[in-house]
Amino acid sequence: MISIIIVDDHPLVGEGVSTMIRSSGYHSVVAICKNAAEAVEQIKALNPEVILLDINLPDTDGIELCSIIRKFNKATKIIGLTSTNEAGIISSFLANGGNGYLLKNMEREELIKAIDEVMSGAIYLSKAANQKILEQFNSVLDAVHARPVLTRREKEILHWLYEGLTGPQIAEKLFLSHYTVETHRKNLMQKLNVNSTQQLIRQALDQKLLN
Amino acid sequence: MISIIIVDDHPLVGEGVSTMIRSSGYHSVVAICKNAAEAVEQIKALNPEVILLDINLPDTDGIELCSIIRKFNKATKIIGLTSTNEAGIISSFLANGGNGYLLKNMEREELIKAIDEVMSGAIYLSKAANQKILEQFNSVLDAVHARPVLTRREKEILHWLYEGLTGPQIAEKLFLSHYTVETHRKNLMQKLNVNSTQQLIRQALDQKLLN
DNA sequence: CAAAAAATACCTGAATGGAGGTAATAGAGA
DNA sequence: TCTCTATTACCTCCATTCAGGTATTTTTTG
Repeated sequence: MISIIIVDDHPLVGEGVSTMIRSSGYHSVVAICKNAAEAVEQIKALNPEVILLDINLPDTDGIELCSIIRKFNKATKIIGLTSTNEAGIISSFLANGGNGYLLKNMEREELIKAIDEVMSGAIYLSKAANQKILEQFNSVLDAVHARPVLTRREKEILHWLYEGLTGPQIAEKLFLSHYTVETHRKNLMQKLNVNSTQQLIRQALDQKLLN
Repeated sequence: MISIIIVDDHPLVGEGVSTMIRSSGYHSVVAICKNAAEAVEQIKALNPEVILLDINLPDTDGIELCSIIRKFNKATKIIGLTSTNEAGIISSFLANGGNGYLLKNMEREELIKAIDEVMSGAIYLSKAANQKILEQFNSVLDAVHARPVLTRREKEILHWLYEGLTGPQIAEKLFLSHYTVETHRKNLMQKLNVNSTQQLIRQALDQKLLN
């Protein structure tokens, strides 16, 4: 009998998940919490073996809560739950101590399997989460393929912008007029289709244009 | 009968794994490759359902090979194998299209389970790999201790700066005076010891302060 | 060689950023 | 209760950025 706490602010979801688990016969839901504060309290009091944690909570987000739980409890397995399937969230959830990740449109079998998996010490990511990670991988490939061709000088300017130099500082370093530097910056922004230096750096990093 | 290709330069390991799989009865090893070139060739020719991929190969490393395979084959499930258990390798292996990760000192049951898991569409990480990720999490916590503590509002401002919004845009979004936003920005720059927004973003990324 | 691409330089005006402050209010914790 | 921190807000001055241009000189390439 594995003891489980569910953390979700929607009663419907909490009850639904709880019913799924109970019907399996050999797991027991010991509490359903509606927010982070309540969850921390119940977890400390009941010390469950597994926590099913909604990522979108009213007070704190689930990733933060996961990190908070890990500060006082390293043994309990934490499985994230969301309706939307965001690749960025999945990885940061795992980085903050999560053991598994499920979408709310899961089947009962998948939920039970995920619980068994994390209890055995492995990490479980749902099929859909897996799919998302592959999509992310593909979009990286596409981005590399579609990336703009920068001239030598543009790469140089971009590099120094990345290093945090201002236009005039770069001009001085490269023995150019600051007007020239601004022209290159302007062209860079046009090529990467952004309208500020911040976004330019971000895009450049995303598209791996820096060296 | 699931078709499997093993890629490993050590005959002993290749044969050992192969025996483990065959003994399960319902999986079939269709090829054992000793290097990346051979592997690519065999995968294209035999189109296996699962690839067991040694991360330490003589010619290319397994992560690179995984990425190469994904360029022409998105369906085949790829499970990484290593003797050493490096957290950084695990995450970059997954980011490059891997579906699972095992240590070579695994039990036969775990190998079979991992194959079943990835075939069903999930990602499987071994207990030890999981353990490693938790360790990495702990070291992140330690790093958190050493790096500056940002308030909730500061994190929020930092996030939108990272997204490329200007001071006034953030002010509008958060229903604040632009003066307030600039104050937070100023405090952030002081905490991270920099003197421009560019450098602020860089430092924040380096120190993993962005969520 | 001729055309295209890259690099250079210049200008203006409006918006934004950065350094230097000051200060009131709300909330948490000792 | 009192102190400390977080959050909010305000101000000035000057530097920098960004969006519009235009235009000349090199370099590359078909």
